[in-house]
Amino acid sequence: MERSRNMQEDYPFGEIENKWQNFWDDNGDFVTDLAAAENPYYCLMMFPYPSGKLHVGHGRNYIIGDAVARYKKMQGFDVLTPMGWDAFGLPAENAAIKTGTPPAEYTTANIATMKEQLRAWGCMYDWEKEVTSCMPEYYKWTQWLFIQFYKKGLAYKQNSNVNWCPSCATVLANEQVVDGACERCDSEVVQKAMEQWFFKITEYAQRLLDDLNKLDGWPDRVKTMQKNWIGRSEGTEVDFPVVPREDGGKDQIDHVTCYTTRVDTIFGCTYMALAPEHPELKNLIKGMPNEAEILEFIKECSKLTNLDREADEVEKAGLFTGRYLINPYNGEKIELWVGNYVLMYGTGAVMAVPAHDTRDFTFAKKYGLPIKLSIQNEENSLVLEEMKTAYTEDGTCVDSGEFSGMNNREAIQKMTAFAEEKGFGRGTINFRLRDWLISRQRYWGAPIPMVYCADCGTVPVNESDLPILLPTDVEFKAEGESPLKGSASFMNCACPKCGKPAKRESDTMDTFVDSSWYFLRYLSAKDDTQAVNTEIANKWMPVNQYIGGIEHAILHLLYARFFTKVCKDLHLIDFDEPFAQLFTQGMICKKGPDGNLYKMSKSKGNVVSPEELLKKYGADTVRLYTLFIGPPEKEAEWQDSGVEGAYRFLKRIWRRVALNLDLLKSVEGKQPDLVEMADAERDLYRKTNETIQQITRGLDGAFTFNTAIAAIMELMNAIDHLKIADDSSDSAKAVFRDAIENVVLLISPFAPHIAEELWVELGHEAGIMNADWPTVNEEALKRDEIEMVVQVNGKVRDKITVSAEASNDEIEATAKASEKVQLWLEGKTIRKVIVVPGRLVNIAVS
RNA sequence: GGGCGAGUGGUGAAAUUGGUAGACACGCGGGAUUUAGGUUCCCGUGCCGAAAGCGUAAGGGUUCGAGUCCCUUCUCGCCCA
Repeated sequence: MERSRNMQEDYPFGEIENKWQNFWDDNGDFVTDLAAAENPYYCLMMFPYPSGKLHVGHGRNYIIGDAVARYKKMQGFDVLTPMGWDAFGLPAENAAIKTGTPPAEYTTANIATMKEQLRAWGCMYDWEKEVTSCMPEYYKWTQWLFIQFYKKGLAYKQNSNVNWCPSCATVLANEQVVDGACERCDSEVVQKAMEQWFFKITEYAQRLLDDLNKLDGWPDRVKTMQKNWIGRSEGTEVDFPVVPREDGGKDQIDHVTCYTTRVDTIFGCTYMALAPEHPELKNLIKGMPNEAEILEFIKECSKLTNLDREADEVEKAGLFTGRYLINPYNGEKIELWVGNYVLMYGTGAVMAVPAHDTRDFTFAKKYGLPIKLSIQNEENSLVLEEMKTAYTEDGTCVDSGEFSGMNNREAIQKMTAFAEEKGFGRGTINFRLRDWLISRQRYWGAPIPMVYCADCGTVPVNESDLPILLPTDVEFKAEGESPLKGSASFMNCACPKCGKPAKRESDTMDTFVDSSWYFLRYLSAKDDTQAVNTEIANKWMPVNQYIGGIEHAILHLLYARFFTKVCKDLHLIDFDEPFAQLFTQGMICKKGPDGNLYKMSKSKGNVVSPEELLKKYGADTVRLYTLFIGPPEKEAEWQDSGVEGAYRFLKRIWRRVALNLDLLKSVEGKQPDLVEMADAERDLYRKTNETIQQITRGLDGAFTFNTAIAAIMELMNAIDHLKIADDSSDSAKAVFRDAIENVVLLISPFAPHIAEELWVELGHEAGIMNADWPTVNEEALKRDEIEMVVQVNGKVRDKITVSAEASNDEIEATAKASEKVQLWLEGKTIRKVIVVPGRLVNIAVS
């Protein structure tokens, strides 16, 4: 084949990638005019923590996002793709402790590196909207929002038992404790009593639950996880009167309240168990014979985490307190116990029904406590003496006074109403969700803008004094006190109310606070007069497409939803859900040195750095492989050999254009004409349009990048099938050119650099992202003849070709006429013939 | 223990949602080009075979027809306990 003089045959990825990245920057193709945009599309990727360097596993998020942004841009949307940095956090501070590098310096350097990496990947952003959560311009407004929360009563300080990570030397939110260990460093989390700041997320629990129903564009998996996390349960609180002490001593309370979701079983209640931390426990046992023993037991329990205590492996243990209560439903006297399996959530007391609760059953058997049946199953076959486990299913109430014979679900309603009427109980709704603990005893976070004054108490900083800047005269040490406490310049201030000397709050905010509203700040990134520009936010939000890792299904996404709702209530915005569509991509894994598959991470020693790959194959290859590796929502295993395949394919496209450039140019402007086409040309033309249709459908519904790329590969195979040469007809050349142009357009969101270069080589204006996404020519899809499969008893026996307009009868006749089919029909009786037009004929014989 | 999801060639995976299982790619085998290696280009590649047959974790069911729907069992993953 002839080689074109002005285009080299080898795919010069390095050269063209550099060239087009500069072009996109210079042209400002990704800078969006928020006010002027008519057709807004907000494409958001979770902003990264600037940890140092990105590996190819991280890349998946940005590559998917960039592909979506470019695709939507070609469809005519005004696409906003901002990027920023979740820049507060422990690693920077730990680095400071280790090396002495100030966190700000460390963070800035990492940001520069990662920004360069993103650019080298061809991921382009509207950097004019960049936000960095550790910069005063940003955290000023994080602090401002804190004050608004405080004024609304949504931020409060309380002494409570908190999760403490000894290694990170800070408290953790419930959400940051995974299997009893610190999410970040895996150290065992211990309980510690401290004064802490909380956000009252529980006040929004019901709305956070209800509005999940609005999120049609979210994966069910994530919605289920959030639902479970919020954990709404309806139940009943029942007051059990305390039987007075035999010694005539006085108690401070006359009843113990417990919470249950199964009040229908209360006639089977044979004892009550209190949590070791129950606030009244110590009073109730004062002076009792085994007081010392119980106090020792309480001490032992406090060493265990809540998780240990709930786990099946830990032996259920408890002690009788010597005290008794009265079951208000039947007047029975029951024993009061303390049990290690009872947690100080809610009332911290559980009524124990051994017959109908697994844990109570085990406990009762162990300590020889009585068991009473109060629910009977449908077959009426439950016999107490024969029960090996608790019966926890539904059934009919028995031995339950006036409620006997009632369906147990109905009894829950009736018995709750009864308690309310008599005044010893009430229906309540409980949530598993706890308030969000946001205090951190660390330096590298947004200072909580509060002041403690001897006269005025706890006072918020004046908004005009924001931001409260992080001091630089601090010493970084890994101890349980905020480094801020050591900075006199920071700690000493004047009370905002009375002006007298006062002390600042030394805690900083959980970094999840920063990331709970960054998507709003992108929309007014440079506005130093307000946190959120209401008009712009209402125009651009909710985010059309949010893309990030599944690991944020609960934490970040729940907090962001909470913040959005509060911002709405503060009249900053008009919407109450931040993300219309959510896509959670799977993690990239790779075999570690031990041969096992792990998610790519430094600690497992299985990271693949992009630098080498970019040098060897270029960004387009890495992008194409990342998208081709498998369904994007699933985990995928990185295989170096797969990269070769992507590279080979791009080289092939390049060569097809380079070797045929003159031929392609000779028909520039000539549209393919169905009338002129020979059969082979028509086949390719149809394939081109089928490919457009398939890819467009795929990208609109889900993110089926892997099959989209496979479809482009198929189209390339079809292109090569039409052996084009200089002496081919103009019609053939036009079809060829049309197919090639569509390959270039279709691949441009995935491999934008090569697409830009080839687009220009084909004679178009630079800037393929501003070209129109191809549309389908319906005429091209039509077929004169269709190939159909003929089955006999469900087994494929032959293929027939029939006219596209053929009737079912004609198809059936053609099928029966097939020689191969007749061999299988011989000597048989045809029972039934099924014709599925366009697909197959199935002849059932016997 | 409960909930959800998954299990398809040597490998990553497709399958218009009940209609030709294995598209596309990796790997592998064969051939051509090349001094050679690499590149590139053809051809082959689920299993067993001469054919018939068998094949989507295992077993059963519905159907003309099941990877897809239903039931039972096993394994793995995630979330909640």
